[in-house]
Amino acid sequence: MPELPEVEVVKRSLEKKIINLIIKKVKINDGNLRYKVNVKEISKLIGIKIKKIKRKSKFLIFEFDKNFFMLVHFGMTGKFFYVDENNIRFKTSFYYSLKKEKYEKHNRVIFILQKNQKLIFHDIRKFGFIKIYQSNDYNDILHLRNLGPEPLGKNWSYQYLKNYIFGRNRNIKDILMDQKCVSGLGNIYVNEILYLSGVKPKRKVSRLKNFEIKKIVKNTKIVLLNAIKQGGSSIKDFSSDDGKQGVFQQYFKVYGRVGEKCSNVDCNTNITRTIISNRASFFCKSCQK
DNA sequence: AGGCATGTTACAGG
DNA sequence: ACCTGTAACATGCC
Repeated sequence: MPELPEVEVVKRSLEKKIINLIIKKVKINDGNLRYKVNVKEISKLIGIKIKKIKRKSKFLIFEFDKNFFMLVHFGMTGKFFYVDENNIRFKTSFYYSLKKEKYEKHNRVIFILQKNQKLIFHDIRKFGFIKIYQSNDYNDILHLRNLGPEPLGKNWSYQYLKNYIFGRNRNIKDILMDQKCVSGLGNIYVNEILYLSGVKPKRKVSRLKNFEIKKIVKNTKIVLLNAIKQGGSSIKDFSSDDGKQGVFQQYFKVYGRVGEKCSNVDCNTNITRTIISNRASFFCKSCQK
């Protein structure tokens, strides 16, 4: 599911429901995720309270008492379901219309909370992971240590990007996808950002003009904020914890739109699809330089 | 049957 | 040690 907007949507939804609840039990149906779920570590969460949920780039961090925290990454198809007996919204969602066995098949880890509420980690492709730590310093964590600035924070700025690309010779798409440069973007949003900025994905960063660097930074923030507002993008897999899907995909200008007419009214070119670094890239040959 | 998919990282080579 | 590009991971859908 998961670029920054989708993770943020899940975070906002979950924190309304599970803060201050105690974990009663953890059931592992299939712990062979990206990293094998450590049964002993995850069992330490039993009996303690979820204090806070944070998002860092595409990661969710669940904070508990005693400095325990749980780091979650959704990979490509990971998601949470929150259910209790009265969860009308989930029962009217797309997932509930599927055969029960079908969506339950990929329930990998189930956290049973107070009053029989459940938080279910569901992941078809198993590229996601759950790890438990006990620390008060996120810089101890390999996955968080090398992350670049949050794209919605003030450290993601024209001056920062200009400095970052100095002396580098990669294309702008790869740079924006690189979590060490800026953390939280993925293939969908990078395609959209570059279209809005009028820059071809293959452009070498050494050849970017200052005004283009400025546009890229600004459009990053615009695209992400709009996507969050729309509940994220649901291509096929994403839904929030209540099964609700986002609608931002309706507003995609280029992603998945190969062969469709460029949305710029003055342009008659069709959107091109090409592969860059093993990932599909979409752009307008005329509007992006 | 084969190609494709919202992500990360181990590895090889410069 | 840093920079870059490629392949692999697991599963389902067209």
